[in-house]
Amino acid sequence: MDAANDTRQRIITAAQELIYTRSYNEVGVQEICDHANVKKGSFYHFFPSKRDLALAVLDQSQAFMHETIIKKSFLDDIPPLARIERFFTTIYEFHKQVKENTGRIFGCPFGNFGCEMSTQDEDIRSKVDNILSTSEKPFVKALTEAVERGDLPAIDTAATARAIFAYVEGIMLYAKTCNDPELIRELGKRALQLAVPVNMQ
Amino acid sequence: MDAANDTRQRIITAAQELIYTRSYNEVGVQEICDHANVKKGSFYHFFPSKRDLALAVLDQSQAFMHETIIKKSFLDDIPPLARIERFFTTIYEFHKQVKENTGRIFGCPFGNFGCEMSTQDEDIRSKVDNILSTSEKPFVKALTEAVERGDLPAIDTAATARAIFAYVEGIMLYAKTCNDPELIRELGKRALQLAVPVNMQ
DNA sequence: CTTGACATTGACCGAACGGTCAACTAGGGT
DNA sequence: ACCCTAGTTGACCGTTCGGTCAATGTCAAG
Repeated sequence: MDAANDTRQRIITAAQELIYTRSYNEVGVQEICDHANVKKGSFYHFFPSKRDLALAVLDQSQAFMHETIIKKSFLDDIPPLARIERFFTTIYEFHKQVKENTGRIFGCPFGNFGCEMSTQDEDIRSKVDNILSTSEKPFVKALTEAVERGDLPAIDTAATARAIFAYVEGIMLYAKTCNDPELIRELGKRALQLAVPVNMQ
Repeated sequence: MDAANDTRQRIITAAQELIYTRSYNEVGVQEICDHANVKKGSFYHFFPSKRDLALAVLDQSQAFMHETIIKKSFLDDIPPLARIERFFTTIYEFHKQVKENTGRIFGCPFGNFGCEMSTQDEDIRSKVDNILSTSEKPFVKALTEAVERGDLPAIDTAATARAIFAYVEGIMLYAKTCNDPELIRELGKRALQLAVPVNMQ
């Protein structure tokens, strides 16, 4: 049971890393197993198929992001809008570090999955869809707090959070394609401009 | 020469459609050839490898976007900022139509390629990078005109155009993952908010 | 000591992958 | 009539793909 969990966990972690740095279709089950020191026969003891592994990887990536990026960024030790700004500096520093270590920007794991798989696998699509929605929540909370404090006028915080997070995804895609972490910092500065009253006709 | 061009063209067009609606790694050379009514042996007479086809597909997709979306959106029959708004309604209507026909949103062909291939193939990455830069130009032009007309204060038009187009990519990724064209319309409304003076500090 | 549930292994499956190649066809220039 | 080039074809290459399975190992509960 212990060793089992460990094997399963090693598979997920290996897959997470390989798929994130390459792509779902570029990485085979065999390679994942090699990387996790597991025989392929064992793989199918824990996962009925490769796509079920993908779903598990998404769960783990979401948990990872929450622990390392969301929690840190949205701590309420600073004003709510400053937390959103801190979110961008956090992901900037994260990807800058990754680039120093690997020479590459790999983008957003959820955006990557969504881009590659949304038209191919409905379960993966809806899981990514759900993760994106969940990811908007800390932004909604921060924006709502900002409105309550009077830092922002009354706005549609849910729609604004969605716009900001869509912008995040666009920034990450740009940073990946240009392989330049500085884009995260530079473009991130403008994120809060997406939070203005709904006038604009 | 005529028939040759035609064969080559059919291959590119078939690949463009298949890769756009699925993904590069999901679509094999054989399937592309079947779709184009070409034998696989012929394929390698025109393309040294599958990735060279990908580069040709990117060229054709860029030309397609320029002819069908950019030209139409950025006609100078209306004020410059209205052209940017028209760009969003154009892509909204395009993808709404695609969804009606196919039930799916397939996102941005360049964003898709960039997401899937940037870490795998440097030539493809830099080609997509270049296409993104080129795509910013009509936005730069419109923004510059808007500044000249006094519709906007003096801003960094290049940086603003980049922010807006990154937002476009994020919107397209969101629309694809949520499979909902309405997101393009709703989120697109806020694009011009990314064009404000650089203060904000 | 036995049983049963879970874990592990390696051999194996058919299909598909990207890519190669020699043979053949077609057509225009000399 | 000849050749040369470009285009076409189908058989074929080794490799990898996702997935299956029966046999074996492990170990804790009864």
